[in-house]
Amino acid sequence: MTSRIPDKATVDGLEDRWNDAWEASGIYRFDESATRDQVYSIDTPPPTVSGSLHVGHVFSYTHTDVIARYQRMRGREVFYPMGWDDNGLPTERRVQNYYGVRCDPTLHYDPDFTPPFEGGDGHSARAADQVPISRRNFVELCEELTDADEKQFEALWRHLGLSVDWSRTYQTISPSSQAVAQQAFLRALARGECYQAEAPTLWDVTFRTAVAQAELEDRDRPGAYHRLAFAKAADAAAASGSDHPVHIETTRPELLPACVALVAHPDDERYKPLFGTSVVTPLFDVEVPIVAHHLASPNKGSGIAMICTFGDITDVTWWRELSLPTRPVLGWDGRFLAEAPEAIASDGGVAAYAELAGKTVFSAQQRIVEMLSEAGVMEGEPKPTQHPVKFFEKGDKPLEIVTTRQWYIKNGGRDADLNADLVARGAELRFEPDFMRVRYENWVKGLTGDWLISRQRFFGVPIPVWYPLDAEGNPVWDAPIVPSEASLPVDPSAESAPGFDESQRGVPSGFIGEKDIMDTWATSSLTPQIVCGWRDNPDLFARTFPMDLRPQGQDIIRTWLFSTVVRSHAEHGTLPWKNAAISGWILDPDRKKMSKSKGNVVTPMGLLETHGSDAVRYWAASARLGTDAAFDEGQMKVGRRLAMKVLNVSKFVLGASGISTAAADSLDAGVGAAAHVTAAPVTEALDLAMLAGLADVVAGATAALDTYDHTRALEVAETYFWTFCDDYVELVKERAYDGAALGEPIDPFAPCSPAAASARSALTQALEVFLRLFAPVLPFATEEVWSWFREGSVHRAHWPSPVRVEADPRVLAAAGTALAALRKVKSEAKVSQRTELTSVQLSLPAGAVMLVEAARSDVMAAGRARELTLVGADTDATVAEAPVLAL
RNA sequence: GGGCCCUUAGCUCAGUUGGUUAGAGCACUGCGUUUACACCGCAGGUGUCAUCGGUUCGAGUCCGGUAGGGCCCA
Repeated sequence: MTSRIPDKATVDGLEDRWNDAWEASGIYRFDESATRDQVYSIDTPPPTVSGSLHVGHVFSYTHTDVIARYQRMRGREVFYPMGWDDNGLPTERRVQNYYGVRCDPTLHYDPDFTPPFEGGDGHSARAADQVPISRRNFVELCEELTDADEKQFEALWRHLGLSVDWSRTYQTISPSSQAVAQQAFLRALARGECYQAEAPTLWDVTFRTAVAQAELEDRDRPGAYHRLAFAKAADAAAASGSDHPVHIETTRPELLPACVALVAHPDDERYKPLFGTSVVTPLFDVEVPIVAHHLASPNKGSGIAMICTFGDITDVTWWRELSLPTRPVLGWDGRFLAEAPEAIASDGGVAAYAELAGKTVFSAQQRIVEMLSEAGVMEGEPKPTQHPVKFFEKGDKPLEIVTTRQWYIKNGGRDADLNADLVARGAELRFEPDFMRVRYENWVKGLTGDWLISRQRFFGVPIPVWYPLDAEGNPVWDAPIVPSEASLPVDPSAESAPGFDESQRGVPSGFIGEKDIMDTWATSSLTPQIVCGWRDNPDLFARTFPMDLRPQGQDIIRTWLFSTVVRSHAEHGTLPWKNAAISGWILDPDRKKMSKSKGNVVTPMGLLETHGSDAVRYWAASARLGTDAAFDEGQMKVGRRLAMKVLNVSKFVLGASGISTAAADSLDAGVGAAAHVTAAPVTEALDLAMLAGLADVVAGATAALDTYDHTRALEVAETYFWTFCDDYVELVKERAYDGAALGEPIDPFAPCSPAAASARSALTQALEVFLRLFAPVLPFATEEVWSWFREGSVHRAHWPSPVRVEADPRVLAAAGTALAALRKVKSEAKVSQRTELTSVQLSLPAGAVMLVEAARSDVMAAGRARELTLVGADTDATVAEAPVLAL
């Protein structure tokens, strides 16, 4: 009974209490009967569960939740699911380290398998120490660990107060997500947007998988130029009138056996006579032509370079455009192939290659440099240099290029029309902030190839096709067998192709299943389709798609945002959402991006427990979208103080208005008292001024939130709230008490003076408005107070609308200034603020006199002045003249 | 090499279409146990708006250059 409004307010412990209550009442559950125009749907980023959540996640997810809560209070039915990205390589790595295992798809399933250990601390166990297990065992461990991780993530998000509909969580690896990913793949295949090709592919030798353009990053690596001499063939000697060798400089001498040509710029006078003639590779004795191409750089090294199969992507360009042969030397494991390319035929060449076979790139380079030196065909010492090398963003070794059969989705990288369409889609999307749009445009316009989606990995969505085998048992790659949509999801490595049975797997005239899985992004690019029920709930889909909001980080505009646009454009001919809200980074005090590798991350749960969720949310909400923010615990303390202030001033308002007295009996009584109190007319000038000012604040905050400017909305509300607490409440306190003695409970229904009734009504009305204004940012403190005297949840209450009040809001500001002047006198005299002033003369700007006059009695009461004289003066500072202090 | 963003008080940041004397919070100092709040209140000082030049009656704001920081792409 009496515990409804605590004697001593605290923000501690509100999280658990209200999360339990919200779960029980289901206030965040989506109403599937809402029509599309009533719905606000949010495509929440599914965090990678194999990673850990950090402060940056708390930051950006809070931004989304503030938007969700605001839209909900505006009366929109908010569709706000949460997903987990458990699909893909990061999970595989975590499982390998956590359990000390690795996947070997040639092994059979062991139903009794127990991993060698659990809880590896993330240090990468050496591959040799990892126990090989079957794919099915491996996938089971992946599922087990992600389940546990997802529970922790959900607990953190709930503690933070995300108003997610927790009955709608999804996993990117779940059967239904797999079915969506496979169905979208099959439809793209049928439309011709999806195809397979045998092509040079960027290849990570550690993970033994292909990687896509979006997953690349350049890293500067030390290397060295090796100057090699190529002897001229007879035609070259004749054409140049000299038999001096041709020198090239290369950072990759180990690829010499893969050399197919030398190339120089067509305008390069030094080499013009040699175009069309031949030279012979040192050590390997292979005759290769000298060709011309504009991408050869005359300023680099000697101006002539060797083209290999394949040293970098320029080699691929030359190979393609100049129709050069292929001489692959590197295998999928990053080691030199056992067999030399056919072109190497001489005894010396074959012997030289044998020295390299089986070696890694690193040791092959060491060996070949020795051999080149011994043969006297390397001039001088290698010249050290620093050069950009392409890496898989999650990889530790430079990417190699190998020729493999892979699946691609058309994304405008090879098709100017599609590219233009996707640029146009980007232009339709509202980016918040707008300048983030250029990241999209730069990326789309800079694409150089289609989207490679196949991965040679294990934990992911299988590519849903099989291939027939011809009479000799060779796969017919270009006649893939596809499943029916109804049968999805399928796993072609475990299920037979339609029209075949398992006995025909791998035998001539039978079939084989595609082994590859899809890249993670090929599934997460479909989150709108997954959450909105594209495949299995057309009714829901019609009510939620295209979605309203995609919140995300700026780093994945080129991946997640773009690929989602690609899929939606292809499948639906629309954007997947109307707005994209891009959050910034969290920077540590050294202005560096916070990241795990730098060891400067703080665990989110610890932060929430230390400061309270409302406080941490306040910090996050204080930063605008798109702007990097400092990790600032000071700002969290400010938020905590604000939440405390909300609790305390509410206690005052409810106490002074008598609502507390009634609420002690029952919530219903409190609700009734509140209705009675606020029904009283607001008549006093100061009260009307406060409400008029509040109406302006409501209008300002609403306008700001409508343009995704939650920072401004918070600032506007917060500033006025402090004015309310520090000035207004102090000014009306005496009047509101209406002579009640210290500690005397106020009866809200007892007769009181109209002036007191006006104050109580205004205080209570304002409190309700402030609670609603703060609810999106401080969901726990505001809900706590709401529960003291209102039914239901503040989070389902209507967002306030500005109530037109015929009053001059400047009265409050002027009265506050006058009060500050009186306080200053006492502060400077070093006496208590309760000290009475017998008579005060206050100088004010002429225009302010009338305003203060309107609140004269309140100013006198709050300042404890027995007599007050207001004087208009030129000085705009308000100064107390001749104050007389009485003890 | 191309692009985007940033530089305002010791710190973190506002500053709207150019318009009086550039603001807030934190931190700091002093005072004050006032019937909501000591997780508190009141009062107080704080600036070469990175820099150079231009447009303008007037520039933190618009334009150009330079320096520094961050990020994306090659």
